[in-house]
Amino acid sequence: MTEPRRREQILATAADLFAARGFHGVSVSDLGAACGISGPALYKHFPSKQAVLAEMLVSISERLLAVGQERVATSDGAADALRDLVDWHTEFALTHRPLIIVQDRDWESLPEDARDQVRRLQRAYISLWAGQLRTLQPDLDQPAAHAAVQATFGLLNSTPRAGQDIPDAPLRDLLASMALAALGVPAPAPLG
Amino acid sequence: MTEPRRREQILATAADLFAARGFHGVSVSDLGAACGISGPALYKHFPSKQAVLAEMLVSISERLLAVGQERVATSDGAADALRDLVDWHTEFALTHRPLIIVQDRDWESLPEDARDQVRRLQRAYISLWAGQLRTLQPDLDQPAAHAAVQATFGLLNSTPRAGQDIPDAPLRDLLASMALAALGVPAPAPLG
DNA sequence: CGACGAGGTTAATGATCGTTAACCTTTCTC
DNA sequence: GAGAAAGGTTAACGATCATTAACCTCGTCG
Repeated sequence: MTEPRRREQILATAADLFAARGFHGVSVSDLGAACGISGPALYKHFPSKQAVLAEMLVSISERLLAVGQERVATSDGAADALRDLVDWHTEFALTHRPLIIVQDRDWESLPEDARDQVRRLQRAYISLWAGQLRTLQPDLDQPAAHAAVQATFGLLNSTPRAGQDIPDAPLRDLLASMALAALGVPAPAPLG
Repeated sequence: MTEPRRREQILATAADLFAARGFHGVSVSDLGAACGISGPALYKHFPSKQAVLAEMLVSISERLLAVGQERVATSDGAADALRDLVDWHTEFALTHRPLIIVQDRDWESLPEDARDQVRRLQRAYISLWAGQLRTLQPDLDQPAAHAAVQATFGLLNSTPRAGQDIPDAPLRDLLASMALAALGVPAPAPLG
């Protein structure tokens, strides 16, 4: 029976190593050693080194989109949807810093089919945000809305790479409020 | 006599290629071929492949800082300084998209001394922004101000990677206004 | 004219890397 | 208890890459 633990260990270790040194900066031997096994044993769990990266990036793209769609569905109006999306993305980025770094930096090292898949998922995720943004600000055309959303991702995704000198909770609040200000989302209405 | 043209051609070509495929994704042979020469001829102009990257990243870090300091010196108050800084950084990022991509992505492929130098320059540049931000918003402590500035860089640096579907002028305005909103900088006072 | 240096060339070197081969244990199953 | 399969191991292969060596060809200058 295939033990799923090793696979998950490999994926988690690879996320850390790829984030620290880049996909091309980590050899199969390095990755194996960091998992307590050595080199070619990885091929008992993944067909190639690229496949490790592909599974990593596809799964997080799927998750970002799926939870995002759920948040939008359960929200109350466009402004509220964008607040929920910002909260979700901020929390994810801070909880999974290595994944964010790898997705930003090493996405071009994917095999072509996985790259297309990730691109499709990311476009859908951007469109999810952009749709809400355009109902809030109808003067934005669609390319501008997409660019604004991508810029917001840049803001939110920037701090995993830095932000070591400030605890997570205030950092999350800072990033979320900056993102909402950048998007022009008004402060939440008080209760009642 | 040493012709400086080849050096500059190599640097410019390297910026494009590194941006498109990553530092490790471009071989010395590729880079030479794109310059009309072949492979080892590069070593007549640079001592190593890393040295090409180092000269590229150090010089842009120096330029960002130098012009930034100049803009702050000739500005009128913190809000005005931040508006000038945002304008400068936005224009630079849009005019030199490949350099921004390489600086974001391939920073860790630098040799150690160049990496330290770039780090120092970037820290000074961030502090330049953070100082102005803290006089505008004294409730921010220094780590939070640094994080806010870094997040703003993430916003401004994000769109070189995307933003192909929107012309430069509106993109610049969009990014600049989003950055100012994220930083909490008020709209410029009208004349008189 | 002669030599020299700048800027090319191709061939060779040594290291590293992803991947495969061949083989060995342990464990679960019929 | 035979045997297959899961999950390791080490050794080897082939490709690629950065870098060096050895050599050539000019324009320049003394």
